[in-house]
Amino acid sequence: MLDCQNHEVCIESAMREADLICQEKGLRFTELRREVLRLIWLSHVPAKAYDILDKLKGKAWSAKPPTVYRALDFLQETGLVHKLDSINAYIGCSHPREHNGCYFLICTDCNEAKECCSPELTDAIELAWTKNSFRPKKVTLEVLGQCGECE
Amino acid sequence: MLDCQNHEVCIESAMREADLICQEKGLRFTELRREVLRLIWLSHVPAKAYDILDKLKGKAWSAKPPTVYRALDFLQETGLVHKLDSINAYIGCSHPREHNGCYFLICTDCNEAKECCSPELTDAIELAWTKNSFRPKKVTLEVLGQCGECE
DNA sequence: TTTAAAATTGTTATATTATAACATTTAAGT
DNA sequence: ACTTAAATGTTATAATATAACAATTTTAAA
Ligand SMILES: [Zn+2]
Ligand SMILES: [Zn+2]
Ligand SMILES: [Zn+2]
Ligand SMILES: [Zn+2]
Repeated sequence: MLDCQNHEVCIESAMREADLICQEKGLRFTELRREVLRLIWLSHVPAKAYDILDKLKGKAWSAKPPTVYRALDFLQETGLVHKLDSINAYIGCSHPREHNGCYFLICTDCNEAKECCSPELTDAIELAWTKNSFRPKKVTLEVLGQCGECE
Repeated sequence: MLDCQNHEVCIESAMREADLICQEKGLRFTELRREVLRLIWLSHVPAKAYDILDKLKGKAWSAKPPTVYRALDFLQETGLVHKLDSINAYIGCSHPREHNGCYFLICTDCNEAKECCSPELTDAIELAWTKNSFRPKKVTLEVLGQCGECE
């Protein structure tokens, strides 16, 4: 599905961005939060909370569910990670500085997910809710289907 | 949020439509499925599976989780009910014959949800996935926020 | 109209996802 | 150093959903 040639590059740049963003915002990017973000970035397949938990257990941490969910909460609040409600899984944000009007294509064959942006889409959605005099707080837009490489 | 003057009318017309659709499609709209749909239609606030379960228990049925989830599966397959992934709740489809390119506005104050359609939105989404050579199977589009009547 | 097959429902158990509540430790500011 | 706030540890439990198999009901064939 993805235009990812060298995934090490994805991971490294995501972690570097996260460092900078937390530093700028004065947030504490602890070892635990850092490791959870890294585990999520291990692939472009959205990670399940309890899989992250299992991987953490293999390391130094005495990890239990709250350990993971707290880190996930922090990462979501900071915009570094998104939850995909249609599959109950978590994926790293591919552009955490300018996330806005994004949606997700999720392949049910290879399980990879891709974060996309479309200004037309954002406009159409905005038009829709102003017509309904609705004040949006959170938009969930996820498309399940088959990606181009899984035919 | 809604333009619902007399909710009895909503319920009656939804049930009648469901009857017709199941008849046309040769599907068995059993008492159980019928009752679950009616319970969902009791309000415009999406229903939680275990709340439906509790209400069923008050009636003739020896209801257990599979009882409800099976009925919900049937109703979703038939297009009579939608699951809202962002809140894990179920709502009756307001136009089950022509459901297509719909999205949901969900008020976090009054908890009501409204099913809307927007051709521009549908077009924008279609454009987006063809650009990504993606074959969509299911679109989830839900907006959490505050409705016009809850300010 | 019996009988076989299929669909539906009943029942028990368990899997999956997530949070509450309180104790302990670590980091930051004074 | 002392105080406070934030983060993490720990135990328990809540909330959501499915697996597996048995019993019943409906449909359809023989
Ligand atoms: Zn990559
Ligand atoms: Zn993003
Ligand atoms: Zn109504
Ligand atoms: Zn609908």
